[in-house]
Amino acid sequence: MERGLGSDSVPPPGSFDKSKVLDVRPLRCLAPVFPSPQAFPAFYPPQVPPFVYAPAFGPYPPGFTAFYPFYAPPEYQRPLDQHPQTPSGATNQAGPFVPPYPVQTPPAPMPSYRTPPPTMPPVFSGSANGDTTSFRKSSKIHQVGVELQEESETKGDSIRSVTEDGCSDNLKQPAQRLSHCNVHNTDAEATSSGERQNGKSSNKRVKSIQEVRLSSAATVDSESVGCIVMIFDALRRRICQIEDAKDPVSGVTRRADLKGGTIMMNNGLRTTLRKRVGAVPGVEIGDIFFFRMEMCLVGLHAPSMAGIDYTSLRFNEVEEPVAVSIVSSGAYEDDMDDGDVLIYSGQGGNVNRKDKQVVDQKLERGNLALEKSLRRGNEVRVIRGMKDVGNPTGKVYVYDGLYKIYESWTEKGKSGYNVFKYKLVREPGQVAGFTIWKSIQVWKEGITSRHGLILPDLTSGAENLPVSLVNDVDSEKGPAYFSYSPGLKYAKPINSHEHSFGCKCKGVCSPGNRNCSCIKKNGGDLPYIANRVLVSWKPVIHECGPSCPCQPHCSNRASQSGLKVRLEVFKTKDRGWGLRSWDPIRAGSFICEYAGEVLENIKAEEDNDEVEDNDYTFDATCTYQEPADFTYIPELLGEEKDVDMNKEYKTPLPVMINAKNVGNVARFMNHSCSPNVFWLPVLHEHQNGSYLHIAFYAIRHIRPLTELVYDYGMSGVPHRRKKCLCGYSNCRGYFG
DNA sequence: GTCGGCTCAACTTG
DNA sequence: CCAAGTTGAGCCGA
Repeated sequence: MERGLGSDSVPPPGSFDKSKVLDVRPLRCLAPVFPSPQAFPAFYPPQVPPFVYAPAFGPYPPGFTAFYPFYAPPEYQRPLDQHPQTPSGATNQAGPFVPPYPVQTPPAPMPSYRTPPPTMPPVFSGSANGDTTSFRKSSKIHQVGVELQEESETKGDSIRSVTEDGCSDNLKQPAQRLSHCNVHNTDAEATSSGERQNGKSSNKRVKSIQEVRLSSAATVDSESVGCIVMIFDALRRRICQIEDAKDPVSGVTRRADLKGGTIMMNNGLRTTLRKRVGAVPGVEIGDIFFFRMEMCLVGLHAPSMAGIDYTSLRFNEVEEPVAVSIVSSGAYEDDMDDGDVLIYSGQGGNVNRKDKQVVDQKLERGNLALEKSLRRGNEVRVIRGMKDVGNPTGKVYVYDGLYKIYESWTEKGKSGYNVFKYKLVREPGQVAGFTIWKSIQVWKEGITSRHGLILPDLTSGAENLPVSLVNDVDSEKGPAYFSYSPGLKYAKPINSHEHSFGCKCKGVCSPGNRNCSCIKKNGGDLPYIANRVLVSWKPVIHECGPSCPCQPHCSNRASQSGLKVRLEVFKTKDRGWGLRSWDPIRAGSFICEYAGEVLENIKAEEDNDEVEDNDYTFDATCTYQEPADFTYIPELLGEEKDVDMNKEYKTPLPVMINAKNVGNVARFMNHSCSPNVFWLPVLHEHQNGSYLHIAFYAIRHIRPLTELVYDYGMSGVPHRRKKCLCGYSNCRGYFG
């Protein structure tokens, strides 16, 4: 056990070997067979139907009748004066513990229209109080996914490819790689004839009842949405990388998010163009976004800056704006919210003054739309914005589901000017969204509030952040005994056939430095951008090593600075122990490395079944592949690249790492055929050779409390394979 | 009525 | 703290 523990390959400057004993009962870990429910394991839990549209229950002001698509028979309309309290029966109340998603139990029935079979009349499947029988079938009630036609779809130069059944058409060239995604195509022909009855185009942004289109199939699903977000972020990372290299010190703002967003839009890489009232197909409650542009691309919230998204509707010859979504960023001075109730401030009034009211707000634009939505009773999507823990300068946005507006008023803000206020209440019966974040915040403030907590920090301080050990499913008190070590233990560097030399950079390796040998080895680009985010996939990463004079905070040492997200080892329902994060994780983020003891005599170990079968051996001698959609599409930037997604790679140095006795959090990561994490070999440069490490990165944005899983790959040794029960359509059936 | 062009607001970002 | 920068709404005139 002591073998190889003598010297750490990379003495992380300023750190010391704090590896200490984890004192928990020695219980055998389960074999890692990990069924996963669907293609996007926990990023998109399956509980919420992709199309949900709940009707308005009024109130309707005099002179107005219920209007489509907010129609509900009068007997089901809520009386005007009946303002509900915060729904007490909601499943997402804040408390000491909120079940992490994916939530296993289906939510209470929502007042929703569910997609009926094509030839069947639509069925109203639920009601606000969960009574599934209280609504009768009505030919006037249409199915879910009702889409409100937008002006751009009738404009000649606009993107349109949605056919009558809601399907997207062919993909434009750069998007062809995304064969599994539904995106919009700028080159597509005009919409189907049904959209232009009598040769009339719709009025600008004003939707008549006739123009409301039915969508019979949920063709934009969570996979498409996830795909678009991944493509966007990969593009954004690449633009960051390019801009970093151009002029890393100039104060020029770069806004790679906007540049990437523009390219996405110009190439039709978005899931929808339409504004919708209610849920957006493919976007699930709890989904996270790191840029406003991401929400724009998936149709969740169109404005790139404004907090209120709205659209015009026409009925009974009256045109009215209604709000469809809001972003609550807490930026307005008077905002405050509590659980399922949100007090939202109107927009405007802060002309040229950030966060300060300087004039009265006016009842126009978004404010007017919110006012109308109050009268109409339509649902408004709410997105909660907050600081991103992993990136203090950035923000993270969480889609918190559907709310309704119950009150509005004006009041004098702290600056003495009138501000519109809107009281929004979360619709009951939706899966937990923002409340999970609140729970996590409570846990961070007092770890003992975490239900099922066994150990506050199983690393005993060996990591810069604690890693808690939690079991809230059964009585098992912990995984088998092991010693916690944050890093890989090498006795000496492994010699490769080629000599390796570190760089000579002082301070940090500058992205634009063409003379940095470490950057050269990476193909001319620093592989990371800010916050230790990997830009694109590579067969191997060359990081600065012990012989490089650059500082520990050099960007090219991303995998050497320990944990940056708050992790938790937890007992899964049926897959032994697993790993997940309390914090959201951006795509490309370095998560952790695979620590353990390096097995020096690979040949001997390969014949040693005991070593390989202990479930804790990382076999870096097997082949690995590029994960789909992680790397940007080069054509979008006019770059050429030979993309051979199926090519199999081997690590430059054959290494096996045994983490049975000594290891870190990575030993708890389970297998999935549809992973959210991938690994890469990382070489730390040294004069006499290299140290090879295995580093894990996020494939896509990962919501809090989502299990982190990677593809164990195939060892090529049939008798050592284990059956995989993940259940994905692309499941290989076994792994290991 | 439709379209194109222009201006402007906006709970962004770094 | 501030300015670069984008989308989409709104308006106007052809």
